[in-house]
Amino acid sequence: MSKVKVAECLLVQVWKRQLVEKGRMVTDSGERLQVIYPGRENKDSGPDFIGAIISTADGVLLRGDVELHSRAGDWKSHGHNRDPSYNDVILQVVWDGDRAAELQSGKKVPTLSLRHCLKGSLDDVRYWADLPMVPSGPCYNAGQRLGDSEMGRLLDEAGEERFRLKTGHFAEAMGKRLPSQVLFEGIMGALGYSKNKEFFEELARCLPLAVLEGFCLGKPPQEQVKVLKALLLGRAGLLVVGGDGELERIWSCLGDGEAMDSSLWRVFRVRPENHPARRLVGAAYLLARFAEAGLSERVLQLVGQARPGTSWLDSSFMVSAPEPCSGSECSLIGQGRAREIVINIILP
DNA sequence: TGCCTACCTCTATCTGTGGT
DNA sequence: ACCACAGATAGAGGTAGGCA
Repeated sequence: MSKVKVAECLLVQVWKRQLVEKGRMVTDSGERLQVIYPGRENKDSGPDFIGAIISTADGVLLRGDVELHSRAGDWKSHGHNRDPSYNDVILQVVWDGDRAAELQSGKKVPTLSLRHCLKGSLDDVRYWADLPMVPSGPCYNAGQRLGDSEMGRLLDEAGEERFRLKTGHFAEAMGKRLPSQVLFEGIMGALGYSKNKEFFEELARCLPLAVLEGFCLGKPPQEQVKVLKALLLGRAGLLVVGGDGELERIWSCLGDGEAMDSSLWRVFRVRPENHPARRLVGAAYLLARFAEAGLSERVLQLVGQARPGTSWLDSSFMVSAPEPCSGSECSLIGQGRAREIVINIILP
């Protein structure tokens, strides 16, 4: 029989919609499986489905990730056997093949071939997989159902509710920590973008604002920037990426505590301009700018000088690179990011 | 026939720029 | 001031060709 090639995107649909004969799901090692939950589809780096729940023949529940491939050999050719982010995989699902997948941790996980357990023919499955999934949720078709004015009112309400939630979150945090520290953690979180937000916040907790401001006391601005860069990059474990010999010397003199594991930082699909090391340098310039008056005091002053719009505040949080990169000037913190900081952190 | 490699395309997120 | 869009990025997927 000639081999049929099946694209991975079709396998994703088959797995997501579970277009399989439940009783015929048997792995390469002969174990019968039952899928309780196929997992959440992941379009980022890492396994294709996150948080799947699978029951084995003897009723044991396995929770973990699922990786899909056209061929069993793709596991190795894609380098997943060397990538620790695949260590939570509990099952490899392929169209054809019966080779177990070896994780970076050394553990082996079973492989399930969909070819032997498809619900109907391949053509049937292709037809079902092409059908749009029925959208659900309260937002589906809302624009048509509600009309422009009602939609506008709802969006205004949602925006105000979002603002109130943020305000409440900051107020609660300020009950436990100093307002200036809460502000610092918020700004750092915003500089981490969606992918490194929690690591930036953790860094802000490891290196509290009071400690950083203490190191800046009595130093000229340029010296403050150097010290802040060394401390932030050193603690983040990113000195090699963004620093130089002088910064390493400062970090070895002033830094106490262990540096974070540099492999924790997520850089998948992150442009070089958005690399955590670059944003930490931006944070160093920003903190040095506010160091003399104190971060929270200076921010309160700025907000007190309120004028309509937010652009007058944006510029206070923008940081230009001291030297042009790639022949053209680029920012360490651009207008877009500065505006996010103002809207999501400063104003609430 | 199966495996490996190289090359091309696709994708999601963010910045910068130009138009309104 | 705001919005839309182009451009940049790099891992993953798709495909073709070579080799045993």
